[in-house]
Amino acid sequence: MAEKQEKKVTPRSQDFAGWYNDVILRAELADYSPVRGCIVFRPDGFAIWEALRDELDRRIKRTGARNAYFPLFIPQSFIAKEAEHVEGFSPELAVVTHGGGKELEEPLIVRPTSETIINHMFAQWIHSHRDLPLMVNQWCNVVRWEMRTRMFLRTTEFLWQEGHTAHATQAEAEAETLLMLDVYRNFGEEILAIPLLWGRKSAAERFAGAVETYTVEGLMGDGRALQCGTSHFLGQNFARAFNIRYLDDNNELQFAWQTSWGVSTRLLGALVMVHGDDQGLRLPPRVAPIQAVIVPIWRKAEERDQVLGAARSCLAPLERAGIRAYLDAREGLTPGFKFNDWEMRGVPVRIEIGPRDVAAGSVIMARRDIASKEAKVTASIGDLPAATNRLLDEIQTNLLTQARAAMAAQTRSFDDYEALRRQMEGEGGGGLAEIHWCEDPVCETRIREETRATCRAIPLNQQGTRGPCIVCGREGGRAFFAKAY
RNA sequence: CGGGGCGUGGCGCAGCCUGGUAGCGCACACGCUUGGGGUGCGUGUGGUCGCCGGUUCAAAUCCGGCCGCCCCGACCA
Repeated sequence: MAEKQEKKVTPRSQDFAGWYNDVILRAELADYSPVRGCIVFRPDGFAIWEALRDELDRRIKRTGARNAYFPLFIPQSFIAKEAEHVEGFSPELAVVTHGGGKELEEPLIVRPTSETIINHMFAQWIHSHRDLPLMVNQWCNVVRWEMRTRMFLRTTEFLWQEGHTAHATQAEAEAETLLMLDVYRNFGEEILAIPLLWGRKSAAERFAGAVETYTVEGLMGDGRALQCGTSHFLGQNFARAFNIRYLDDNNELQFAWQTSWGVSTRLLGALVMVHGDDQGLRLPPRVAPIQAVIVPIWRKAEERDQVLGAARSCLAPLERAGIRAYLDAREGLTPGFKFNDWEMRGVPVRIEIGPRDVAAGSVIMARRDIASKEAKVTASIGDLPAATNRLLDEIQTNLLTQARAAMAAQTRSFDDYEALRRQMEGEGGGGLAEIHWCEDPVCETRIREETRATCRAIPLNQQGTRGPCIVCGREGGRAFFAKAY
């Protein structure tokens, strides 16, 4: 019994943070590194990132942005050029003071984000309204010296995508900001199967240097919110700081209007926390490195050859049908062990094939999104690729449906401050609280200090939804508060 | 940076109080066995006991200092 326990991960309901770490380590998504706060992305974890990245990259390019790459090192003086930006990022900068054995004349900072160096270049590339809009994106690593780190959610170094655009008009830049928010939301729901709340950030939660920050927020399995992507309307703040000016069609100099937007490897943490269960990971098929695994079952040597032969003849048609399939032909491991192993790794579909199935020309299919023993079905070998594709589609849809239901179940409206406070009491999250808020930072601070919930998003669609602020009673719009990661 | 905990094979721990041969489970290697939900048995590999210094005939154990990690708070995608 005691040995049995070691094979399982910490139950999710018992200790969410312990469960989260166990799943990531056991599913081999990531490992700790010798450098504090930094993690290693193992092949299975990185493959998810690649799948996610490739799909998002296509969607970003479809909006007209093009990929580029800017340097890792930024002159220290650049950060200081935008007042709020420097204030926001100074505490968490990694600074390089020496190079080639000599102290540098001007220290270099390791980019925490690339606004400054990209805008420095934009200033040199933009002269005329004909140069606009200018839209670039880069996939890169950034470093922020965080005080407290958690795998994927907050690490000293992380990978992300950051888009930076410059436009001739405010309206155009604002439209771009909202367009990218929409890209993120659709991407999250269609590819990651994560339902997202979207809206505006409060002033306190705004990006350092932005006029307005928009966000997509996910709700994790423990009732805490996670910021899954942001899109910033920068106004002309950076244009003024970096002197990004263009001649308009009246031959007058104008500052450009700008945006920036990004998502990070934090999304891997969201995948774990939204879909995972006590059996381990549950991956949406669209990002699963292996979508279908074939587990052969045999007793005797002659069965082994026969079963493996049949299994191999199943594999090729699956691959031809565009399915990322894998045959687990490892010897010396029982089928039961393999079932649990692949469930831990979150593979959406498992195909079991043994002597009985070979004789019948069929296989057993098990799906990871539903308690598997009950959900096993038989499929004929000839129909396997089509049946697998159908099942993968179903799983993708079902994971989103399940996550939506979980989010809805943890979303409540409050008009009584005491009730809100009770809801947020205790460890773990308290779900999403929809309240009326006057947008006065004083009320926001009080909520944060007394309930530990923060403003996650202010919905963009506000018509006919005004009411008395839950704290002060003055009239305000709707806002979502939650305890967040 | 404040509060708490912990450093002993790859991982999880016991041993420390009361100094004297470094031990257990898992993992790993090999063999047999088993195989439709985490097989069982046997053999074996692997440790400067976080670091530095002190006490002692003798230190994982006692004393002093340092370092690192984890959890809880203040900052954050």
